Amino acid sequence: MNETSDRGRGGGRGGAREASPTEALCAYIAENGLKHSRQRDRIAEAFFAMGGHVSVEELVARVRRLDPRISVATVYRTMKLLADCGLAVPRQFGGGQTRYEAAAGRGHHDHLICTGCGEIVEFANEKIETLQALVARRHGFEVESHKLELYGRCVRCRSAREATP
Amino acid sequence: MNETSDRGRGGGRGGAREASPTEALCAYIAENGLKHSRQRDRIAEAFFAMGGHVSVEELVARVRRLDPRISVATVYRTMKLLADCGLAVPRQFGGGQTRYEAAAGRGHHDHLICTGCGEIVEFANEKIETLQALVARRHGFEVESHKLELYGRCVRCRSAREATP
DNA sequence: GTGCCTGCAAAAAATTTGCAACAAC
DNA sequence: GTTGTTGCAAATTTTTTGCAGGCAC
Repeated sequence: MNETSDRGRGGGRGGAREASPTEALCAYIAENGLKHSRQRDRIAEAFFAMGGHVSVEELVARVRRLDPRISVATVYRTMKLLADCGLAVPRQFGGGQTRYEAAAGRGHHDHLICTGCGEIVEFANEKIETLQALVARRHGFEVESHKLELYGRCVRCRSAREATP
Repeated sequence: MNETSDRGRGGGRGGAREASPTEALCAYIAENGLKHSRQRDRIAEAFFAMGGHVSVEELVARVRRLDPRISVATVYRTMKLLADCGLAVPRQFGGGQTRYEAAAGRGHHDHLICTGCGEIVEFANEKIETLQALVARRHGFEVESHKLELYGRCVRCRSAREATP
Protein backbone atom coordinates (compact mmCIF):
# COMPACT_ATOMS: atom_id res chain seq x y z
CA MET A 1 0.00 0.00 0.00
CA ASN A 2 2.75 2.43 0.87
CA GLU A 3 5.42 3.02 -1.70
CA THR A 4 7.74 5.81 -0.68
CA SER A 5 7.55 8.32 2.12
CA ASP A 6 3.86 7.96 2.58
CA ARG A 7 3.05 7.02 6.12
CA GLY A 8 -0.57 6.09 5.60
CA ARG A 9 -2.90 6.25 8.54
CA GLY A 10 -2.68 4.99 12.05
CA GLY A 11 0.88 6.18 12.73
CA GLY A 12 3.36 4.21 14.77
CA ARG A 13 3.17 4.31 18.51
CA GLY A 14 6.35 2.32 19.12
CA GLY A 15 9.04 3.53 21.48
CA ALA A 16 8.88 4.93 25.01
CA ARG A 17 5.42 4.98 26.55
CA GLU A 18 3.72 8.34 26.16
CA ALA A 19 1.21 9.72 28.62
CA SER A 20 -2.33 8.66 27.73
CA PRO A 21 -4.60 11.49 26.59
CA THR A 22 -6.41 11.32 29.91
CA GLU A 23 -3.20 11.63 31.86
CA ALA A 24 -2.06 14.49 29.71
CA LEU A 25 -5.32 16.27 30.35
CA CYS A 26 -4.97 15.82 34.10
CA ALA A 27 -1.44 17.17 33.95
CA TYR A 28 -2.57 20.21 32.02
CA ILE A 29 -5.40 20.82 34.45
CA ALA A 30 -3.06 20.57 37.44
CA GLU A 31 -0.40 22.80 35.91
CA ASN A 32 -2.83 25.53 35.08
CA GLY A 33 -4.69 25.78 38.35
CA LEU A 34 -7.81 24.36 36.76
CA LYS A 35 -10.08 21.79 38.30
CA HIS A 36 -10.81 18.23 37.56
CA SER A 37 -14.43 17.28 37.10
CA ARG A 38 -16.64 14.34 36.34
CA GLN A 39 -17.96 16.08 33.20
CA ARG A 40 -14.50 16.68 31.78
CA ASP A 41 -13.62 13.07 32.39
CA ARG A 42 -16.71 11.82 30.64
CA ILE A 43 -16.34 14.13 27.69
CA ALA A 44 -12.67 13.27 27.19
CA GLU A 45 -13.43 9.59 27.60
CA ALA A 46 -16.17 9.70 24.99
CA PHE A 47 -14.11 11.84 22.63
CA PHE A 48 -11.06 9.60 22.65
CA ALA A 49 -13.20 6.50 22.41
CA MET A 50 -14.92 7.77 19.28
CA GLY A 51 -11.80 8.41 17.25
CA GLY A 52 -11.94 10.00 13.83
CA HIS A 53 -13.30 13.45 13.19
CA VAL A 54 -16.05 14.20 15.60
CA SER A 55 -18.56 17.01 15.49
CA VAL A 56 -19.71 18.56 18.73
CA GLU A 57 -23.20 17.39 17.94
CA GLU A 58 -22.07 13.77 17.65
CA LEU A 59 -20.00 14.07 20.76
CA VAL A 60 -22.87 15.48 22.76
CA ALA A 61 -25.06 12.58 21.70
CA ARG A 62 -22.45 10.09 22.79
CA VAL A 63 -21.60 11.83 26.05
CA ARG A 64 -25.25 11.92 26.99
CA ARG A 65 -25.44 8.17 26.79
CA LEU A 66 -22.89 8.19 29.62
CA ASP A 67 -24.46 11.09 31.44
CA PRO A 68 -27.65 12.65 30.11
CA ARG A 69 -27.34 15.80 32.17
CA ILE A 70 -24.16 17.12 30.58
CA SER A 71 -24.87 20.33 28.73
CA VAL A 72 -23.87 21.36 25.24
CA ALA A 73 -22.06 24.38 26.65
CA THR A 74 -19.85 22.16 28.77
CA VAL A 75 -18.97 20.04 25.77
CA TYR A 76 -18.02 23.13 23.80
CA ARG A 77 -15.97 24.42 26.72
CA THR A 78 -14.23 21.12 27.25
CA MET A 79 -13.34 20.71 23.60
CA LYS A 80 -11.82 24.15 23.65
CA LEU A 81 -9.82 23.03 26.65
CA LEU A 82 -8.64 19.90 24.85
CA ALA A 83 -7.66 22.04 21.91
CA ASP A 84 -5.72 24.39 24.18
CA CYS A 85 -3.67 21.59 25.61
CA GLY A 86 -3.03 20.15 22.18
CA LEU A 87 -5.01 16.96 22.68
CA ALA A 88 -7.59 17.82 20.06
CA VAL A 89 -7.39 19.74 16.82
CA PRO A 90 -10.36 21.66 15.47
CA ARG A 91 -11.01 21.24 11.76
CA GLN A 92 -13.38 22.94 9.34
CA PHE A 93 -14.15 20.48 6.58
CA GLY A 94 -17.10 22.41 5.28
CA GLY A 95 -20.69 21.85 6.22
CA GLY A 96 -20.36 24.65 8.72
CA GLN A 97 -19.63 22.43 11.69
CA THR A 98 -16.35 22.28 13.55
CA ARG A 99 -15.01 18.77 13.88
CA TYR A 100 -12.42 17.76 16.43
CA GLU A 101 -9.74 15.22 15.91
CA ALA A 102 -7.73 13.49 18.60
CA ALA A 103 -4.11 14.59 18.39
CA ALA A 104 -2.56 12.72 21.29
CA GLY A 105 0.94 11.76 20.29
CA ARG A 106 0.03 11.34 16.66
CA GLY A 107 2.21 13.09 14.15
CA HIS A 108 1.06 15.69 11.67
CA HIS A 109 -1.03 14.48 8.78
CA ASP A 110 -3.39 15.69 6.09
CA HIS A 111 -6.74 14.51 4.77
CA LEU A 112 -8.35 12.87 1.80
CA ILE A 113 -12.09 13.39 1.81
CA CYS A 114 -14.46 11.40 -0.35
CA THR A 115 -17.06 13.63 -1.94
CA GLY A 116 -19.24 10.59 -2.48
CA CYS A 117 -19.55 8.89 0.89
CA GLY A 118 -17.81 11.39 3.14
CA GLU A 119 -15.11 8.98 4.21
CA ILE A 120 -12.02 10.73 5.59
CA VAL A 121 -8.62 9.13 5.15
CA GLU A 122 -5.46 10.49 6.75
CA PHE A 123 -2.08 10.55 5.10
CA ALA A 124 1.31 12.13 5.50
CA ASN A 125 3.83 12.80 2.81
CA GLU A 126 7.18 14.31 3.50
CA LYS A 127 7.93 15.39 -0.03
CA ILE A 128 4.85 17.55 -0.04
CA GLU A 129 5.83 19.04 3.30
CA THR A 130 9.28 19.83 2.01
CA LEU A 131 7.94 21.48 -1.10
CA GLN A 132 5.54 23.53 0.96
CA ALA A 133 8.34 24.89 3.10
CA LEU A 134 10.29 25.69 -0.04
CA VAL A 135 7.47 27.53 -1.74
CA ALA A 136 6.77 29.47 1.43
CA ARG A 137 10.37 30.50 1.78
CA ARG A 138 10.35 31.74 -1.77
CA HIS A 139 7.57 34.09 -0.79
CA GLY A 140 9.41 35.16 2.34
CA PHE A 141 7.23 33.12 4.67
CA GLU A 142 8.26 30.84 7.46
CA VAL A 143 5.64 28.10 7.75
CA GLU A 144 4.21 27.44 11.18
CA SER A 145 1.44 25.07 10.20
CA HIS A 146 -0.61 24.12 7.24
CA LYS A 147 -3.74 22.46 6.11
CA LEU A 148 -4.02 20.23 3.08
CA GLU A 149 -7.26 18.61 2.07
CA LEU A 150 -7.78 16.57 -1.06
CA TYR A 151 -11.36 16.11 -2.16
CA GLY A 152 -12.22 13.33 -4.52
CA ARG A 153 -13.90 9.96 -4.88
CA CYS A 154 -12.74 6.85 -3.16
CA VAL A 155 -12.46 3.49 -4.90
CA ARG A 156 -15.82 2.32 -3.67
CA CYS A 157 -17.68 5.39 -4.83
CA ARG A 158 -15.97 5.28 -8.19
CA SER A 159 -16.93 1.70 -8.87
CA ALA A 160 -20.44 2.39 -7.66
CA ARG A 161 -20.70 5.18 -10.20
CA GLU A 162 -19.43 3.00 -13.02
CA ALA A 163 -21.87 0.25 -12.10
CA THR A 164 -24.91 2.58 -12.28
CA PRO A 165 -24.11 5.50 -14.61
CA MET B 1 11.81 35.38 -7.30
CA ASN B 2 10.47 32.32 -9.02
CA GLU B 3 12.83 29.43 -9.36
CA THR B 4 11.06 26.42 -10.78
CA SER B 5 7.44 25.72 -11.46
CA ASP B 6 6.13 28.32 -9.07
CA ARG B 7 3.77 30.65 -10.83
CA GLY B 8 3.61 33.27 -8.13
CA ARG B 9 0.54 35.44 -7.94
CA GLY B 10 -1.34 37.36 -10.56
CA GLY B 11 -1.25 34.67 -13.25
CA GLY B 12 -0.81 35.46 -16.92
CA ARG B 13 -3.75 36.59 -18.96
CA GLY B 14 -2.03 36.43 -22.32
CA GLY B 15 -3.61 34.74 -25.29
CA ALA B 16 -7.12 34.92 -26.74
CA ARG B 17 -9.48 37.33 -25.03
CA GLU B 18 -11.62 35.68 -22.37
CA ALA B 19 -15.15 36.76 -21.51
CA SER B 20 -15.18 39.32 -18.70
CA PRO B 21 -16.70 38.11 -15.45
CA THR B 22 -19.76 40.21 -16.10
CA GLU B 23 -20.23 38.72 -19.54
CA ALA B 24 -19.74 35.24 -18.18
CA LEU B 25 -22.40 35.89 -15.58
CA CYS B 26 -24.84 37.10 -18.21
CA ALA B 27 -24.15 34.03 -20.31
CA TYR B 28 -24.79 31.77 -17.33
CA ILE B 29 -27.99 33.58 -16.52
CA ALA B 30 -29.23 33.29 -20.08
CA GLU B 31 -28.31 29.63 -20.43
CA ASN B 32 -30.10 28.64 -17.27
CA GLY B 33 -33.36 30.41 -17.75
CA LEU B 34 -32.57 32.84 -14.97
CA LYS B 35 -33.13 36.54 -15.03
CA HIS B 36 -30.91 39.51 -15.21
CA SER B 37 -31.38 42.15 -12.54
CA ARG B 38 -30.01 45.45 -11.37
CA GLN B 39 -29.07 43.96 -7.99
CA ARG B 40 -27.07 41.15 -9.53
CA ASP B 41 -25.23 43.62 -11.68
CA ARG B 42 -24.35 45.83 -8.77
CA ILE B 43 -23.26 43.00 -6.55
CA ALA B 44 -21.07 41.44 -9.23
CA GLU B 45 -19.63 44.84 -10.08
CA ALA B 46 -18.72 45.55 -6.48
CA PHE B 47 -17.37 42.07 -5.91
CA PHE B 48 -15.04 42.07 -8.90
CA ALA B 49 -13.92 45.61 -8.16
CA MET B 50 -12.91 44.67 -4.64
CA GLY B 51 -10.58 41.83 -5.52
CA GLY B 52 -8.91 39.69 -2.88
CA HIS B 53 -10.84 37.59 -0.40
CA VAL B 54 -14.07 39.28 0.46
CA SER B 55 -16.48 38.48 3.26
CA VAL B 56 -20.19 38.88 2.68
CA GLU B 57 -20.23 41.53 5.36
CA GLU B 58 -17.60 43.60 3.55
CA LEU B 59 -19.34 43.09 0.25
CA VAL B 60 -22.68 44.19 1.64
CA ALA B 61 -21.08 47.37 2.97
CA ARG B 62 -19.59 48.14 -0.40
CA VAL B 63 -22.68 47.25 -2.41
CA ARG B 64 -24.79 49.50 -0.24
CA ARG B 65 -22.67 52.45 -1.19
CA LEU B 66 -23.87 51.82 -4.75
CA ASP B 67 -27.41 50.98 -3.74
CA PRO B 68 -28.42 51.18 -0.08
CA ARG B 69 -31.60 49.16 -0.54
CA ILE B 70 -29.95 45.89 -1.52
CA SER B 71 -30.59 43.28 1.14
CA VAL B 72 -28.16 40.92 2.80
CA ALA B 73 -30.19 37.97 1.58
CA THR B 74 -29.77 39.05 -2.01
CA VAL B 75 -26.03 39.35 -1.57
CA TYR B 76 -25.89 35.84 -0.14
CA ARG B 77 -28.04 34.53 -2.97
CA THR B 78 -25.98 36.27 -5.61
CA MET B 79 -22.69 35.04 -4.22
CA LYS B 80 -24.06 31.53 -4.31
CA LEU B 81 -24.96 32.15 -7.92
CA LEU B 82 -21.46 33.40 -8.71
CA ALA B 83 -20.06 30.34 -7.02
CA ASP B 84 -22.34 28.08 -9.07
CA CYS B 85 -21.11 29.49 -12.32
CA GLY B 86 -17.52 29.28 -11.22
CA LEU B 87 -16.88 33.00 -11.07
CA ALA B 88 -16.34 33.03 -7.32
CA VAL B 89 -14.89 30.50 -4.95
CA PRO B 90 -16.03 30.30 -1.33
CA ARG B 91 -13.23 29.89 1.21
CA GLN B 92 -13.21 29.18 4.92
CA PHE B 93 -10.06 30.68 6.34
CA GLY B 94 -11.24 30.49 9.90
CA GLY B 95 -12.99 33.20 11.86
CA GLY B 96 -16.34 31.63 11.06
CA GLN B 97 -17.02 33.77 8.02
CA THR B 98 -17.11 32.60 4.44
CA ARG B 99 -14.93 34.66 2.15
CA TYR B 100 -15.33 34.72 -1.61
CA GLU B 101 -12.57 35.03 -4.10
CA ALA B 102 -12.91 36.03 -7.73
CA ALA B 103 -12.06 33.10 -9.97
CA ALA B 104 -12.66 34.55 -13.40
CA GLY B 105 -10.19 33.03 -15.79
CA ARG B 106 -7.55 32.68 -13.11
CA GLY B 107 -5.97 29.29 -12.73
CA HIS B 108 -6.05 27.21 -9.62
CA HIS B 109 -3.85 28.39 -6.76
CA ASP B 110 -3.34 27.93 -3.05
CA HIS B 111 -2.76 30.31 -0.16
CA LEU B 112 -0.08 31.47 2.20
CA ILE B 113 -1.61 33.21 5.20
CA CYS B 114 0.42 35.34 7.56
CA THR B 115 -0.50 34.64 11.17
CA GLY B 116 0.96 37.98 12.13
CA CYS B 117 -0.71 40.54 9.88
CA GLY B 118 -3.29 38.41 8.10
CA GLU B 119 -1.86 39.03 4.66
CA ILE B 120 -2.93 36.41 2.12
CA VAL B 121 -0.58 35.54 -0.72
CA GLU B 122 -1.52 33.25 -3.56
CA PHE B 123 0.77 30.73 -5.15
CA ALA B 124 0.69 27.74 -7.42
CA ASN B 125 3.14 24.90 -7.57
CA GLU B 126 2.82 22.08 -10.01
CA LYS B 127 5.10 19.69 -8.22
CA ILE B 128 2.89 19.80 -5.18
CA GLU B 129 -0.17 19.22 -7.33
CA THR B 130 1.46 16.24 -8.96
CA LEU B 131 2.42 14.74 -5.65
CA GLN B 132 -1.07 15.23 -4.33
CA ALA B 133 -2.56 13.32 -7.22
CA LEU B 134 -0.02 10.59 -6.64
CA VAL B 135 -0.71 10.25 -2.94
CA ALA B 136 -4.42 10.23 -3.58
CA ARG B 137 -4.12 7.50 -6.17
CA ARG B 138 -2.16 5.44 -3.72
CA HIS B 139 -5.15 5.57 -1.42
CA GLY B 140 -7.53 4.72 -4.24
CA PHE B 141 -8.83 8.25 -4.58
CA GLU B 142 -9.29 10.31 -7.69
CA VAL B 143 -8.77 13.95 -6.77
CA GLU B 144 -11.45 16.39 -7.85
CA SER B 145 -10.23 19.42 -5.98
CA HIS B 146 -8.12 20.35 -3.05
CA LYS B 147 -7.31 23.01 -0.57
CA LEU B 148 -3.84 23.87 0.63
CA GLU B 149 -3.22 26.61 3.11
CA LEU B 150 0.14 27.42 4.60
CA TYR B 151 0.07 29.45 7.80
CA GLY B 152 3.20 31.25 8.88
CA ARG B 153 4.84 34.61 9.22
CA CYS B 154 5.70 36.89 6.33
CA VAL B 155 9.03 38.69 6.02
CA ARG B 156 7.71 41.88 7.49
CA CYS B 157 6.23 40.23 10.56
CA ARG B 158 9.36 38.22 11.11
CA SER B 159 11.63 41.26 11.07
CA ALA B 160 9.20 43.11 13.30
CA ARG B 161 9.42 40.30 15.81
CA GLU B 162 13.21 40.30 15.75
CA ALA B 163 13.30 44.05 16.22
CA THR B 164 11.16 43.93 19.37
CA PRO B 165 11.54 40.52 21.03
C1' DG C 1 -14.24 28.97 52.19
C1' DT C 2 -12.54 30.41 47.57
C1' DG C 3 -12.60 30.01 43.02
C1' DC C 4 -13.33 27.23 39.10
C1' DC C 5 -17.10 24.58 36.77
C1' DT C 6 -21.77 23.41 35.36
C1' DG C 7 -26.46 23.75 33.57
C1' DC C 8 -29.77 26.51 31.82
C1' DA C 9 -31.49 29.77 29.06
C1' DA C 10 -30.72 33.78 26.59
C1' DA C 11 -27.62 35.93 23.25
C1' DA C 12 -24.78 36.23 19.20
C1' DA C 13 -23.25 35.61 14.69
C1' DA C 14 -23.71 33.79 10.08
C1' DT C 15 -26.71 32.16 6.86
C1' DT C 16 -31.24 30.50 5.05
C1' DT C 17 -36.10 30.66 4.04
C1' DG C 18 -41.24 31.97 3.58
C1' DC C 19 -43.87 35.18 1.49
C1' DA C 20 -46.02 38.97 -0.85
C1' DA C 21 -44.77 42.52 -3.97
C1' DC C 22 -42.12 43.31 -8.06
C1' DA C 23 -39.53 43.12 -12.33
C1' DA C 24 -37.80 40.60 -16.53
C1' DC C 25 -38.89 38.28 -20.54
C1' DG D 1 -49.02 36.89 -18.04
C1' DT D 2 -45.77 33.77 -16.29
C1' DT D 3 -41.86 32.97 -13.76
C1' DG D 4 -37.85 34.18 -11.45
C1' DT D 5 -36.11 37.83 -8.05
C1' DT D 6 -36.15 40.95 -4.16
C1' DG D 7 -36.69 42.78 0.55
C1' DC D 8 -38.11 42.01 4.85
C1' DA D 9 -38.50 39.60 8.81
C1' DA D 10 -38.64 35.39 10.98
C1' DA D 11 -36.28 31.06 11.36
C1' DT D 12 -32.13 28.08 11.58
C1' DT D 13 -27.78 26.62 12.91
C1' DT D 14 -23.68 26.74 15.42
C1' DT D 15 -21.34 28.57 19.14
C1' DT D 16 -20.84 31.78 23.09
C1' DT D 17 -22.03 33.96 27.40
C1' DG D 18 -24.28 35.58 31.93
C1' DC D 19 -25.50 33.99 36.06
C1' DA D 20 -26.84 31.41 40.18
C1' DG D 21 -25.83 27.27 42.31
C1' DG D 22 -22.52 23.33 42.90
C1' DC D 23 -18.21 20.99 43.43
C1' DA D 24 -13.15 20.59 43.85
C1' DC D 25 -9.32 21.63 46.51
